[in-house]
Amino acid sequence: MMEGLNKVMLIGNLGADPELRATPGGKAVANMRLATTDTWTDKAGEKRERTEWHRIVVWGKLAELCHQHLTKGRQVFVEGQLQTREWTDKENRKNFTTEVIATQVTFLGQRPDQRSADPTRTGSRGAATQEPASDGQPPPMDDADVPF
Amino acid sequence: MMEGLNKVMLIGNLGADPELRATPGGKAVANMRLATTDTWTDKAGEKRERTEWHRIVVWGKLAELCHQHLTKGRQVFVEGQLQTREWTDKENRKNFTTEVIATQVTFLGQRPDQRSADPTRTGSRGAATQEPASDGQPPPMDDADVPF
Amino acid sequence: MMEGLNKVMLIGNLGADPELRATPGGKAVANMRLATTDTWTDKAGEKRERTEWHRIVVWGKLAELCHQHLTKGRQVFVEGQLQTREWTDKENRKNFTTEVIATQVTFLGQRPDQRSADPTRTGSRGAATQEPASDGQPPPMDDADVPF
Amino acid sequence: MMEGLNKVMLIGNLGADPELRATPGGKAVANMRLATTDTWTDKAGEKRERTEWHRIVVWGKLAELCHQHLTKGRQVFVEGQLQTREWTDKENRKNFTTEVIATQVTFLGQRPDQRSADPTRTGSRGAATQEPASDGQPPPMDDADVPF
DNA sequence: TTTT
DNA sequence: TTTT
Repeated sequence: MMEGLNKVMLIGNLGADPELRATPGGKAVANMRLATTDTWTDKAGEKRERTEWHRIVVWGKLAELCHQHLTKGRQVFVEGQLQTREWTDKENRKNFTTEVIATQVTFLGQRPDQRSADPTRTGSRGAATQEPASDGQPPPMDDADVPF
Repeated sequence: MMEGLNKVMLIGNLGADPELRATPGGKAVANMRLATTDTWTDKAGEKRERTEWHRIVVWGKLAELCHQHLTKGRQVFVEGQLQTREWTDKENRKNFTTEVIATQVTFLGQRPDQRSADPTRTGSRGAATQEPASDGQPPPMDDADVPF
Repeated sequence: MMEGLNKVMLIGNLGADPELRATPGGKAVANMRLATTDTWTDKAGEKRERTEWHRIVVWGKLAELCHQHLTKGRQVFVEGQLQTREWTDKENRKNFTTEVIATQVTFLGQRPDQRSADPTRTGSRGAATQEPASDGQPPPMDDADVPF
Repeated sequence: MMEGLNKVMLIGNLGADPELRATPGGKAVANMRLATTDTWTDKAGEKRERTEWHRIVVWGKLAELCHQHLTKGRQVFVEGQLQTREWTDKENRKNFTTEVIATQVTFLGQRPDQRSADPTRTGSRGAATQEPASDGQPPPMDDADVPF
């Protein structure tokens, strides 16, 4: 019996191809950037639009499936939960990053285009790094973050 | 017809009484901290528990209702959408804070205890401030953030 | 402040073009049949699949938009609430039909095919009927069902 | 990767204590009736209220937990999926009943009152029956309905 | 900083 | 048949 509810549901488009890594302990993890667009008519009758960008984290077999089948621009449905990580940047300052840990990813719309055979596009890296975050980006997740 | 979906649903307990402010333009806005607790049994058969803290923002009449009826510890259901704000701290560094903009708040469980007549507990402050954020806290929202 | 939560979220494909009618009082209402498909691997390692059919009801301007833009086979996201109607059939027996009253409909995937200029495909019928249900179908909704 | 989405989320009160049975094959299954109440202000400014009743089905260990801890009147959150069953009544007529197959049930609010020691209140019945439905009620689920 |  |  769960104690609470922490549920996120998103439909949007990927801002880039998923990035697949492995934790030092060997768990697959994929990161995706997802844009959701909200459109409405304001009081002045003007059409308005706002895009929100979300950081999606996918673990395990689902991460591999996302890397195999999803590409930039693809429309997806994501179900998951919110998680905020604290990390320390190069200036030794605390930063907080909120991510959606996905438990379900559904590919929407048409079959994806065939994956290009781009040799620079690699999946699980041989050496997933945990070096201090640079340029204001949150560091990759590691085995302490594995949720299972 | 909406273009995407950006939906959050939470059930948890308030970490503190809601804080009610007014934007310079006079819009009521309440901030609440909500804890959702996840419990599960890990592979070793151990009971595990994780608490996640969420920043909830409520606008308008709903903000006032939350301030009137909700107190620290109260269990609530929140429905809303994710929004990430960028802000600049005292050292002129960019920070990002993700919040849940609530569209529905449901009071769960028993009626709240009678509100204490604590004279220090005030609602809409006479002077909502917009000074640069201090001590790593995101600044209050202002009229540019009003979603209606 | 809402008292409870009654929320349905579906992603599936339309089994037929939406049917648009008007209530006797002139409100637009569209009916759609939506299939959601669930796939999983059973204990024996077999791929299993189950399709569930849902009755979707859409009111007002959204009903007209659905009729204009959606066609059989189209993938959609539906958000709404459950409602069970009681109706009496020709043998004077009570029947119950559960429908999803949609508050949001999102068109997923590719732009719809151009609507065929089929002259038999008509929208709001001149004469929306309320005659007793025949052949086991629930009767059309009427103005008593208008939710606004 | 799921093909679609079929999600229901409800917050309401139980109309009666959960009824626990076992299928002929020995699976625990609980049935609950849940009321969700919707309140709104209509165009004339009148307070309006509508209550919707839902049929909840819970399987396995979660069914047993619900039977142990939930009683009439208790407020709960239910997450699950819609399923419509077809069944034949005594007059050999087809009937359809839509149920919510719960995957999560959260007990909301205060701890439940201590369970009364009513000796007539029994849990899993020694003999779960499958006789043809009487008085317009859908028949109990059986092993063909077990979702796992 | 909540709650069980 | 629940609850506020």
